[in-house]
Amino acid sequence: MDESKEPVEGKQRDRAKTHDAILAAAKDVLASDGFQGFGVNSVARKAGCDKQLIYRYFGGLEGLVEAIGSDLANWISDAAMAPAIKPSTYSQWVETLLSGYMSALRQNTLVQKISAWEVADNSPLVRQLSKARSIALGRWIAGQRGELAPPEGIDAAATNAILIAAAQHLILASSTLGGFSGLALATDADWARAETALATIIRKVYAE
Amino acid sequence: MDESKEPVEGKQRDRAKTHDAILAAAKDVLASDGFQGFGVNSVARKAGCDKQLIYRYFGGLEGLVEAIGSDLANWISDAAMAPAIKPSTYSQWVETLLSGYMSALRQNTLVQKISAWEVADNSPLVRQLSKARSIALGRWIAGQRGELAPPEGIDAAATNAILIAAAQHLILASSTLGGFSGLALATDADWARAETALATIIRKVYAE
DNA sequence: ATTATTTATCACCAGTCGGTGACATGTGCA
DNA sequence: TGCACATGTCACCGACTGGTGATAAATAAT
Repeated sequence: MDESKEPVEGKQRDRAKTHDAILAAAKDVLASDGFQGFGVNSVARKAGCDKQLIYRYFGGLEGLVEAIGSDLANWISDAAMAPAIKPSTYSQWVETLLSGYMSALRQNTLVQKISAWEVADNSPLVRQLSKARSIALGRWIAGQRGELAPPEGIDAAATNAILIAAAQHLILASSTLGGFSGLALATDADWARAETALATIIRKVYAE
Repeated sequence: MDESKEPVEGKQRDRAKTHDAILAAAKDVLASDGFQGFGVNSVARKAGCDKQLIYRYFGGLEGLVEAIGSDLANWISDAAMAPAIKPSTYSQWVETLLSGYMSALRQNTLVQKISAWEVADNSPLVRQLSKARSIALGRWIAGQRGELAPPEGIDAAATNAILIAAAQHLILASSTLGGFSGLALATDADWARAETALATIIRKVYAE
C-alpha cells in the first residue's frame, strides 16, 4: 500500500515540483539577497537541489530569469485593485492611477528591487527583468486610460513622469532606508502623510 | 645630475603618487563598472599596481571606501553654484535649491551611482558611501536655508521630499535608461522640458 | 660602502563562481 | 521480469575572488 502516489512528501521524484521549487528559490534569493548573491549555486542551495537541475530545466541562469520575467507578467494587474469610483476629472484620474501604482508596488518587493536595479545596474539579466516589468506596467496603464484630457497649458506627460518618479523613489527608499530626505516612511501614518502631500500636489497642478 | 627627485615620471617609487593612483582607480571602477566589479583585484588592475599596496596604504577595501567617502565631503558645494539672485519667496527658494541639487548631481556620476545603490543595495560599503553623501548634502542645504517660511496649510517637508525624490530619480533614470516613463531625458532640450514642468509644479504648489 | 628601511612584486592559499560529464537511482513501459 | 528513460547526485574543471607571507629592488641613513 506504500506505492501511493504521494507517500512521504518532499523527496519524491517530481519534476514539476522541483521546477517550481527552483523558481521560488530564485525569486526568494533575488528578493532577499539581491542581485549580488544571485547565481546557480545560491539558488540551488536554497531550493535544496543540485544546480545541474537548473541547467536541465531552465537552460541556465538566463532561462531562469526569463521564467521569472514571465511570472511577473501581471504583477500590477493582480495587485492594484480597480478604483472604487470612476474618476471624473483628469486630476482624479492621475490620483487614482498613482495610488494604484503605489499600492501595487509596495506589495511586491521583488518588483521594487527590479525598479531599483534598473537605475543601479545595467547587466543583461536586470534588463531582462526590467523589460518584463515595464511591459506589464504599460499594459496596465493602457487599460486604465479613459477619455479624460489634461487641462490646457500644462505638459501632462512630463508632469506625470515626475509624479511617478517621486512615488517610485519614495517606495524604494522606504524599503531600504525607512524614509527619504528627512521624511519617515515606515508606519501607515507616515504613508498617509506622503500620499496626502502627493494628492495635494496633483490637485493644485491639475486644477482647472 | 640624474639624481633629481622626479626624474623619469611614472614608475618611480613614489608612495604618494601610487596612493593617489589607487584612489583614482577605485573611483573609476566604481563609476564605470559599478559596485558589482568593485574589489581589490580590479582596483589594483586598473591602478597598475599590486593589490598588496591597497592593504598597505588603505588597510583593505573598507579603508579605501572610507577614503573615497572623505573625498566626497564637498561634492555638492563644489558643483552647485550659488544662486544668481537671492530668492524672495519660499517657492523661489525651493526652485533654486532643487535646480542646484539637480545640476550638481548631474555632474557627478559617482554620486549618482551612490544614490542609486542606496535604494538597491544595503551592503556595508554602500552604507558608508551613502553616509558621506548624505552628510555633505545636509550641510549644503543647511547653508542654503534662509528665513523664508512656506505658505500656511501645506506640508512643506513632505512636499519637498517628494520633489527631491522626483528630481533624483529622473537623473538616475536618465543616466541608465535615457529617460523615464516615456519622458526622454537625453538632450539639453529634454532636460529643459523636465525642469520647466518641475518649476511649474513648485509654483502651483507653493502659490501664495 | 654598508647597512636599514621603504616601496613594489610575486607566488601562493582557501574559497566561490559558472559550467559539465559521469554516475546512481527511482519510475514506467514492454 | 528486464529494459529504457526520467530524475537526481556527485566529482571535477578552469577562472576568479579576498587575503597573506616571502622576496626583490630602490632609496635613505650611517
